[in-house]
Amino acid sequence: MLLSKSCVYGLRASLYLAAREQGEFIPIRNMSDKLEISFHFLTKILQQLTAEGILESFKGPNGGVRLKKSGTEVQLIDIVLAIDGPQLLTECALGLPGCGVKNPCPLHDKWAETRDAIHEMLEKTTLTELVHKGKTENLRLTTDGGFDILFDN
Amino acid sequence: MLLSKSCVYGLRASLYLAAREQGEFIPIRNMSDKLEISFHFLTKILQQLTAEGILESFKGPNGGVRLKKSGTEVQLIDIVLAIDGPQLLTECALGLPGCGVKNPCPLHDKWAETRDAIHEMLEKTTLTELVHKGKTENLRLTTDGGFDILFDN
DNA sequence: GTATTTTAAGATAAAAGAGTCTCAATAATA
DNA sequence: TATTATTGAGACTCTTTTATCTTAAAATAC
Ligand code: SF4
Ligand code: SF4
Repeated sequence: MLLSKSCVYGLRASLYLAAREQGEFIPIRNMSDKLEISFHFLTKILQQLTAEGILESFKGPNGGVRLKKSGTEVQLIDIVLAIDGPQLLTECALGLPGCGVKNPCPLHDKWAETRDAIHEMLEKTTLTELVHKGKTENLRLTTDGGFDILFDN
Repeated sequence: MLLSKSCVYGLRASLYLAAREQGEFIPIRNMSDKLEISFHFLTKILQQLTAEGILESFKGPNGGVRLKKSGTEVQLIDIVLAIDGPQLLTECALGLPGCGVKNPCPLHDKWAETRDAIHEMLEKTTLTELVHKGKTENLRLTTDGGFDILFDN
């Protein structure tokens, strides 16, 4: 799998937050309910994003988490790096230790191209962009629900 | 990680076999020594490739495994599918159940492009091609050794 | 036919990933 | 101040992946 489960959950939650962006703190419990992700597990993942400065959190009643910057400024790669680390972009197909351009394996050239394609996609895509697409086309962030269901209250 | 460890080992072993291709059976023990992979673990992986018809095996003295077809006819995708299955090419970024074109998530269009790039790379690359590149440029299949070291005896 | 070399198959163990549970810390509110 | 709502942090469990170990089956050679 390209991304870990934690990373996928982090992405989905970030999209959720970007879609609600009014500066309000959203309780993690709301998100875990709506996105059908275990509350405690999601909490841990969002703690990582908070630690990395992608989210900010607030404790107590009316607390929750929100994006620290505008969704237009958050690229998917930011979330992937925060949760899964850089392995996806540094390791590769044959996964030999200490590999890279100076000491490559036979797959390196081809793999490097593919890897760059992944990197570019993650780097050029912002949360806001996906949220806009999701809202106009009523796409889904969860098994059943489209954007309309997720945000109807 | 894109590919499982098993899959990476399977790829490396297949490249090794393609590089020696003279129709001879190569004992798995040789490969596990040369490629620095646990013998028993590699054995299991190669059993999968044998079951999928990519390799053929022969028991007893002078036994071992070899490619069933010529290395020019084996694409990387064959090995990936045999070991990791089709998930890489069917699942995706947000990993929602039952997803696809008819019921996509907001990432689908972008992800589909990237996924196709991966697919195409794996589908268009043959073992022989990589072996040729590895031999002419003395690239490596293992931590230290280039092709020259691997096959000097 | 017996010993030897090899793959096949399955049980077991260790490590990593995914998920759950408990309790502490913080903030609001009554 | 006591209660409640919330995130933070850590211990714990479950599952999957990775790796090892043991025994069986097949083929060869003597
Ligand atoms: S040389 Fe390149 S493709 Fe090969 S293992 Fe290293 S990074 Fe991956
Ligand atoms: S809709 Fe496409 S990108 Fe989204 S989860 Fe499904 S296959 Fe992946």
